[in-house]
Amino acid sequence: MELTQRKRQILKVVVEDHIRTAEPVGSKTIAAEMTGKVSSATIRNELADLTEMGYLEQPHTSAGRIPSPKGYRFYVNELMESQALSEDERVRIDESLQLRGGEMDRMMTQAGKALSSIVNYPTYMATTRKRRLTVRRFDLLGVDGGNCIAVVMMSNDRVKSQLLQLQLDVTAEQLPILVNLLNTHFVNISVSEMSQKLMSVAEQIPPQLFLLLSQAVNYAAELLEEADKREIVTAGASQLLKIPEFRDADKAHDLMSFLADSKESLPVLDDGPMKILIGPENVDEALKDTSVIIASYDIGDDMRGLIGVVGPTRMDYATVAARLSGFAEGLTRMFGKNLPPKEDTEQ
Amino acid sequence: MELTQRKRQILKVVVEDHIRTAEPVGSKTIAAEMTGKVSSATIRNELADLTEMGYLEQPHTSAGRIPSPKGYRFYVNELMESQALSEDERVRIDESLQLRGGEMDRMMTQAGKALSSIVNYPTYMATTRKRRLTVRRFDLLGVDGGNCIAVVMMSNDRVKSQLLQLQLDVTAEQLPILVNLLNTHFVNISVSEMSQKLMSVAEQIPPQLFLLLSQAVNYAAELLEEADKREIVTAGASQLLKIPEFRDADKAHDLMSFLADSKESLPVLDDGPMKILIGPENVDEALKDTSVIIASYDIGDDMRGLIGVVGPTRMDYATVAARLSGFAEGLTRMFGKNLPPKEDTEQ
DNA sequence: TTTAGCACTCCGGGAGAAGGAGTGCTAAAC
DNA sequence: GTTTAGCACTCCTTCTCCCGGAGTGCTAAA
Repeated sequence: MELTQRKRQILKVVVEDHIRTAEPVGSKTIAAEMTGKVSSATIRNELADLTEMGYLEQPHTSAGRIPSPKGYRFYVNELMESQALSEDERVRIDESLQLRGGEMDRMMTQAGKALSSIVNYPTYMATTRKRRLTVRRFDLLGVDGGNCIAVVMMSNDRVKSQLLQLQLDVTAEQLPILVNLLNTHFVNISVSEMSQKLMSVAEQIPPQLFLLLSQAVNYAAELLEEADKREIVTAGASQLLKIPEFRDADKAHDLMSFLADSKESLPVLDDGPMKILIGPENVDEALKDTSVIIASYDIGDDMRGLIGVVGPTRMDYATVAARLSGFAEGLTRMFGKNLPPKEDTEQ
Repeated sequence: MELTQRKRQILKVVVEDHIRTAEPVGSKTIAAEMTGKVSSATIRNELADLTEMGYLEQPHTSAGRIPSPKGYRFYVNELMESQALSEDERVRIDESLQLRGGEMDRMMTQAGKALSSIVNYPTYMATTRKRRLTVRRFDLLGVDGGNCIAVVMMSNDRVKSQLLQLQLDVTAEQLPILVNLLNTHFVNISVSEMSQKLMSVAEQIPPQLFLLLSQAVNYAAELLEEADKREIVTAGASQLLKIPEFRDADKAHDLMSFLADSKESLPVLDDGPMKILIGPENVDEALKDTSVIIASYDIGDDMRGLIGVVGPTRMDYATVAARLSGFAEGLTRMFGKNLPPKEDTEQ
């Protein structure tokens, strides 16, 4: 059944009022805020309908109405006016994106904190890789003491290296042979192919060289796996305690430990630029009465980042969504130009 | 003025009872728990003395006594019996130290979480370097497209590398010259000496080579500075909400945002194996009514780690101290053997 | 010096009571 | 047929009052 225009307007007022005040909304308040002139009695009739249809709830008989998850969903889908960012907000976001570079996860934490202070809710950030990484190039550098440095350049132009400790001596002439072997057989293949290949060459070269070879290959495999792992960081959890819904220590505790210890089960965004999950739409029990808004951004051409906001179902969806997508765009911009030597030079 | 034996015993009972129950302790309770038989009236006289001397406080006239910071300090210095770890606890600690390796700060976070779940308070971890790092060895590897990989081995045997993007072509013959230059003039010196040296060689080599040289040196300098920076991570902040003292959302919020955003001003341990800071002994306003216990451990020969526990002044000092030092010893042991290729092979 | 006894203080919890916000229904007005 | 005024009713919240209990400090006796 369709909602009449007036019902829609009433629902909108209820949701927005409740978002603002965190209190149940009464018929009188609604009447005052409605543009079309109707009495509170009329509103009451409509409220009864909306409640029966499941868009609103009543904490107890003589209280006003609060939106149900279904009501919020309808609001988000149909009633919410998508907000433009104010100049102030835009400036604030741009400023907060002046992150100092460095390790990826440190940048993520910084960005998460920044967003958190912009939306006043906890946030989380994750990255996923668009393509599988491979090794593009190996090098081995001899060091005194029979040790050796392995240098691995990956398909995203990142270079990593580690000292390999060998018990045995490998002469200077043997290294180029190994390097050649590595660059012939172990580049541009997956981790599992690597280990197959490793077995197949095992008998073709002397054992002590094979030891070194396998160390180098294993190091590379570790790197690829490490880089492929989804990394999630959360920030701004303490913001929760300022929200009326979470002033109760036990409730806050549950959600905060979830954010700290079960990051992996935070919802993700499979496609599209943004997703909003309202209350029970979340699969995870701990998020059943929170809402989550997720947006994605690009980290160069190679990776995709995901940034989410966790708040009460009584979240200011319009504002948060606007700020979040502004922030995500800012991140895309930032990673587009600021990281040339690292991630975005895939060609 | 010295405390009589009986006063000491009473103080001990008050502190330990209050630690256990979080409630003010009355004279009758004390009398029941004292071994020497005295009446509650006698205890009351003693309590009055102890209060006047500043060891105890009275929330209001007709309440029992709680320890003052001075009282806790006396307890910690003189009365507390240092606990031995039970077999269970020892096993638990050892189990929790089965960290999967990886990046340093990820290990720190894991360890912090583990400790936090052992002591049931928030924790923080930091590292400091015992000696200044320098570069031990440079390498440059040519890549197609006029680019070049810089490989830097530091004095702690860590090897890092990055792709340097050059606009210009550097021929294969020129690289060894540069590498030689780097390994002659830029190893084993401090960052500031590096930039001096860089200026002094500026005119001795062709400009396009100098460009590459300076990129490599700057990369190394960044690495050293990055590695020298004190890194602090906190964990288990949500534990706070289970503590009666922090059930108040505002109090919890203040401390939690402090832990999240002002990590740098958490107290450190300059020497000695352990330090206990009680309430107002903390310089930072946010910690004025919390206590902090800090211990240190070794990360190989080269670095020192610091691990702290933040809790209410009504903390179980004996138990926490025992678990903390057990944990710190465990960390030292772990870093002593588990990280051979990384940090502990300084010779 | 210790202890029993006692009056006193103060907190915490429970019971009303008052106030207020909001509802649902009815009957009249539009 | 919709809308609205009016009104009784419900239920929450807040306040106050009161009481019981825990604990104290003091006094006087052991």
